[in-house]
Amino acid sequence: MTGRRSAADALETRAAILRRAADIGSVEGLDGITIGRLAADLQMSKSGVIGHFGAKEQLQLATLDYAADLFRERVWVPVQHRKPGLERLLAVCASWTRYSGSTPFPGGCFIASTTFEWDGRSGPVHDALAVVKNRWRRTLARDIATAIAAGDLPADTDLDQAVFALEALAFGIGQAGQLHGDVQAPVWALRAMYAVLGVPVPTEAAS
Amino acid sequence: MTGRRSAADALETRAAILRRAADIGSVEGLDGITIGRLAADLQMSKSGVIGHFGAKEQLQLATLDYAADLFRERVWVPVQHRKPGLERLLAVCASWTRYSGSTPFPGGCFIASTTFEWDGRSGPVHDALAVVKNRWRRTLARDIATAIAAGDLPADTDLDQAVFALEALAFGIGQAGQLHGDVQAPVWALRAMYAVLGVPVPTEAAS
DNA sequence: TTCAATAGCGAACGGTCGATCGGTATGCTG
DNA sequence: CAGCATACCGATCGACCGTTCGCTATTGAA
Repeated sequence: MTGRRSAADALETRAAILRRAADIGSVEGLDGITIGRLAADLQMSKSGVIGHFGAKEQLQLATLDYAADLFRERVWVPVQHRKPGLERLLAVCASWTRYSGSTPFPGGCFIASTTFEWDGRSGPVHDALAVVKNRWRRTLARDIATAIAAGDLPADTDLDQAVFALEALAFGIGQAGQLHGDVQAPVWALRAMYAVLGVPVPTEAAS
Repeated sequence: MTGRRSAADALETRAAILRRAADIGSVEGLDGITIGRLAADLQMSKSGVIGHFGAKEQLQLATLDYAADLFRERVWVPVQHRKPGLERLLAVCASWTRYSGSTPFPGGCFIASTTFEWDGRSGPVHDALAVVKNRWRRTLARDIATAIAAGDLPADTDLDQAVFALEALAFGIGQAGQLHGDVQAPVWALRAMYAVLGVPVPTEAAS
């Protein structure tokens, strides 16, 4: 179709840029990402970097997508096949807290960082972030609703409240670990998730 | 002592700078604060702004202190007089969630934003933030411990886990409200706090 | 083999950043 | 009243920001 100069190479370069951008962004924030710094880190020229995206905002959006894909791949895919309802929900919680305790990014969960960086702003990045997070919230809500219908969760469980609490607890893991050195934060979060859901905590709720 | 040109004026100016800096910082982050923007907003020269602090990092530290004082004043002081233990702890939770739902800053709780902005970095601001947050954590832990000793909380309550969960839930309020429009987030957080503490939720846990 | 498409380079741009001056106006203190 | 400390201004600095441009080298397709 198109792509005269090995399109595979270009995709590889693009992926390398995004990988590095996500690393930087997880620490410095999404607009701590700098084209000049990316170029220096990757031994490229600035124009070579931004050429793949056109503008910085597009680069930010692409980085967000990249991190969201990685999140889904690490947290959701491994438990996707489980039985919908409480079983899969608890598997997600375990997977999620484990991920948040040791993310592939140096600055902790990229989604969590970006959420708190952009929640108060407006514009394309804010909107894209809301889309990503709403998709995840719906994924969670689906299994919670199924669990309620199956009688595995209390009938008076508030769907939105449960989703909110799970999210807040997972997001708290990164800052607890990075700011206070709480190595056990993932375990604490998982136990708190059980408490919030009204599910008895198994004897060893670690992984 | 010192201060030839009305020291009161200088303090007033300094306070005005910090107030504006905290507003900006709550939305754009602590290093979204810009000396030039502060100068423009306050109709001052850049040198007039930075002259009060010497360097940008000092301004950031001062802004953090300013916000921490305000937090303590709004969240802690109103409930400080309550009976130590579970009673005051629950009062703090109510006060805290209410504050997080409608902070004096346009971008939500300043401490929460700054926490997620700086948790992965290092340096003076990171350290100062850790100090501020540890002080608050100790305040919470004190009442939790008292409540346990009094038999008002389960004897097997994990102190650090409880503190972690309260903090995570409170921090989640801002992003839920600002990113997803969840007006009820403060109520959800408060109910989840009760669940995590193992305390029965009162009929109407709102305020 | 020729040619068009393109990944990436290197230099330049206007703008803003934080920081540093000398200068001015103010007001307390002796 | 004289003198000095100081709050603030205006100009300027070098560094870096994102973006644009012309160019080269490489490549697959014709």
